[in-house]
Amino acid sequence: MATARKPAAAGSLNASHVGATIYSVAERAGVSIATVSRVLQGAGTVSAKTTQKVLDAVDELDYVPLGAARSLAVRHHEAHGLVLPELTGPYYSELLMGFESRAAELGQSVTLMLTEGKADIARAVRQLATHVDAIAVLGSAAMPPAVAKALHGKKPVIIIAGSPQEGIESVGAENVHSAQKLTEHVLGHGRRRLLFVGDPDGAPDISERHAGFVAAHLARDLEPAEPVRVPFREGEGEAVAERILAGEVSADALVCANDELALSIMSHLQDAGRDVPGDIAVVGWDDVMTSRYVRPGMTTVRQPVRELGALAAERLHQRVHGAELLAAPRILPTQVIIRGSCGCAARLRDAPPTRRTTTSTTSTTP
Amino acid sequence: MATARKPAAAGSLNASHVGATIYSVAERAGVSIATVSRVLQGAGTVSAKTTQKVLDAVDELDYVPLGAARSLAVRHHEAHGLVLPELTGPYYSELLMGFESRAAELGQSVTLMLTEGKADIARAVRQLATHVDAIAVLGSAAMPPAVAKALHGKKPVIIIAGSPQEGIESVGAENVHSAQKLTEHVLGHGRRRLLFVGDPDGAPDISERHAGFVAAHLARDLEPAEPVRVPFREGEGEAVAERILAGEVSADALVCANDELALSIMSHLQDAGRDVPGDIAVVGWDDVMTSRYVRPGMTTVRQPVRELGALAAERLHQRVHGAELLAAPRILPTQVIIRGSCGCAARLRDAPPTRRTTTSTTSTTP
DNA sequence: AGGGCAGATGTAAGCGCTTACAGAGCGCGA
DNA sequence: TCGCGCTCTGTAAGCGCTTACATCTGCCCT
Repeated sequence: MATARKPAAAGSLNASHVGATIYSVAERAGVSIATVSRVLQGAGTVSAKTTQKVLDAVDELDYVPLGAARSLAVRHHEAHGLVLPELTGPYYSELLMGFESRAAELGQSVTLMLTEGKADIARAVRQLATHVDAIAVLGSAAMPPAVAKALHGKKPVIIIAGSPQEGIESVGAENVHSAQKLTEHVLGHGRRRLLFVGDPDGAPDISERHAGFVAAHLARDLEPAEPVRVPFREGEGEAVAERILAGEVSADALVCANDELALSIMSHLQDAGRDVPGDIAVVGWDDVMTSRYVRPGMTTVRQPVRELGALAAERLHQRVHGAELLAAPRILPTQVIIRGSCGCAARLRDAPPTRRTTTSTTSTTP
Repeated sequence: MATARKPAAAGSLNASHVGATIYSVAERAGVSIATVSRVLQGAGTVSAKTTQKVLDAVDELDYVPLGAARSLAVRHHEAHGLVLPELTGPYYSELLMGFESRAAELGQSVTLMLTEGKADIARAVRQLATHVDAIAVLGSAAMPPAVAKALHGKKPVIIIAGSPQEGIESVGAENVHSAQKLTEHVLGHGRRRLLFVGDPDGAPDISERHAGFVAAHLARDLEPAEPVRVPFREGEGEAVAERILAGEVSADALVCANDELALSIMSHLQDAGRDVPGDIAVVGWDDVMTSRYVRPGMTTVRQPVRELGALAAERLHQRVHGAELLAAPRILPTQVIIRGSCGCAARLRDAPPTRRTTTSTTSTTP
C-alpha cells in the first residue's frame, strides 16, 4: 500500500477531526502524496481516474491543506502586507480595497496591520515581515526608518503617498500641481487672504499640498500666509472655527488639508451665522461622500485612491517575481472638483460622479 | 563547530542577501540552532552571554525568521481571517479596526478578504482557510453555507451580525429592540404614515430592524406599511426620493435601513423643496459622520461596531486555544441618537459624542 | 518480438523552524 | 573526594508539503 510515514495517530478514529493531511488523503485515495499534491496544484500529469479518486478523498475528508507547509516548501507566503495608520474616513478604506482587490487577482492574500495604538511598531512590522513576501506602507504610517532599512533588501517594500526614500519604491497621487490649481481657482474668485489649514510637517502629502498653495501665491506675486497648523482630527475643525470667529485670524478663504477638516470648519462657521462662501470660502481635499451632501457643496480634489492601492499591490507582486525596483516614484493624476464652497455659483447638487472638473496631472515623474 | 546540516549555499558570499536562516545565525553566533530558537522565542534558559551573542548575530545578518517554518513546527498560523463584503462607509472599517486591534493585542495578525467583486468566493474562503487559524465572517458577506460547513469543525468560525447558524458562534449588535424604540419615537411625534426603507430580506440585521419597526406599530395597534425594498447603494436614495416626490408613495416619516440611504433621501427631498422634518421625517441607522453635519441632524442608532470587531477577534482567539463554542449569540447593546430629522426641535448641532440618547440594550440573548 | 519512448506514479530529500530528550559542566554538601 | 542536581547547550526528530528524479507500464514502430 501507499507510503505511510505518518501513522496519523487520529487516523483510526475521525481522521478529519483534527485535520486531514496530505497523507490521509493519499492513503484514502490509494495513491502517493506526490500524486495528491500534483492534483491539488494542477501540476504534472495525472490520469483522469486518479484525479477523481483524489478529489473524492479530499472531499470526504474535508481536507484543507496547511498553508504553512506549502509556504515552507515553495518558499513563498503568497501574501502581501499592508501597513496603514488606521481606517477612519474613506481614504484608507479605498486604498485597502484597491490593494486587496488587485492582490486577490494575483492570487495573493493580504495581511493588514494598523499602526495606531500600537506601542512597538517596529516589532509589529518585523512580525508582519515573517508572514508575507512584501510590504506596502502608507507614507504617514510611522514606520521607523530603521525598520524600513531592515526590511528593504530582504523583502520588497513600497511606500504609498510618502516621501520617496533612496532604494525604496514609491507610488502616490499628484499633490503640488493640483493644490496650485485649486489655490489659483480660489484666488480667481478675487479672494486675497487665503489660509492653509493643516500641518505641512505632519505628512508628506500635506507638505506637497502646501507647496502648491505657496506656488500659486508666488505665481501671482502674492505673499502666502503662514499655515494654520492643526492635526487632522475632526475635533480640530471646531478650534479653528473658533479662532476665526474670535477674529484671531482673518481670512476670506480657507484651503484645508482634507475634507474632514474643511467640513467641520464650514459647519461651525455656518452655525455661527457666517455665510460660506459669501463671507469666507472653504475648500478641502479628498472628495469624501459628505462633501457632496453639504450646502454649499465642498470644492475639493479627488485622488485615484483605489488605483493607488491596486498599483501598490501590483508592483509588489512584480517585485516578488523578480522585477527590478523602479527608481522614480509613480505619480497618479488627481482631479479638482469644483462645487459651491469656493465661491462658484452654488448649484443645488451634483450628480454623484461630478464631471465639472479640471484635470491636473503628471504620471511617473521625469 | 556547531551543527551544519545546511551548507547554506549562499553562505560563503553575502549570507543576508537571500535571507539569513536560523542556521546562519547559529553559525555566526557559534551556537546551535536550538539555542538561537530559544533566544528568539524567549523560551528555555539561555545564559546572558550566549543570548547577547545570538542577538548580535541576528542583528548583523538582519535575520527575519520565516514565519511559515515556525507555523509548520508549532502548527499554528497565529493569524485570523476576516471576511467582509467591502469597505465603503464607516461600518466595516470600524469593525475591522476593532478586530485588528484586539487581534494584535493577542499576538495574531489579520488577513483580510473582501467578497465583493470576487467570482468564486468559496474558493477564496478555502484559500484563506489554509493560512489562518480561525475565521470571522460578516453575516451579509455572501459565504455559501457549504463553505461555512466545510470550515466549521476544522477551524473556529464566527459570524458577525448575521443570522445565527447551528453550530457556529455569532456576535452582533442589538437591532429589534432599538428599531422598535426608534420607531416609537417617531410615532410619538404624531406621525402615522411611516415607511420602512430598505430590504428586510437583504441582510439579517435589516430584517431585524424591520421586525422592530413592525413591533412598534403592533404595540399601538397600527398597521405597518409594506417596506420599500431597495438595496443600500447610495444611488438608490434618489430613486426613493423621486417616488415620494411623484406621489407614488405617501408618507410622513421614513425609517431607513441605514444612514447612507437616509441622508441621500433627505438631501434629495430638500433639494426638491420639501421640509425635513416638517413635511416628512427621516431617520437612519449607524450614526455615520455625515449624520452629524447635515441640517437637520440625522436621528439614528449608534452601534458598538468597534467592540463587535474586538469581540469577534477575542472569541476566535479563545476558541483556537481550546474554549468551547458558545451556543447563544452575544448581542451588544446599541444607542438611539436623537437629532432633528425625526421632528425633535432642531438644535444647531450636537457635540460630536452626542449624549442626548436613549439606551436600548440586552446582552447575550437569554 | 524487442527497443524506445512517453505518460503516470512513486520515492525521498529537503524547506526552516520548534522542542523533547540527552549530555556536559559545575558547585556544593557530605 | 565523590556524587547529586542544577543550569545551559546540543542532537535530532519531526511539522506537512513540493518537486527532482527514478521507476514502471504500456504501446508504437520497425
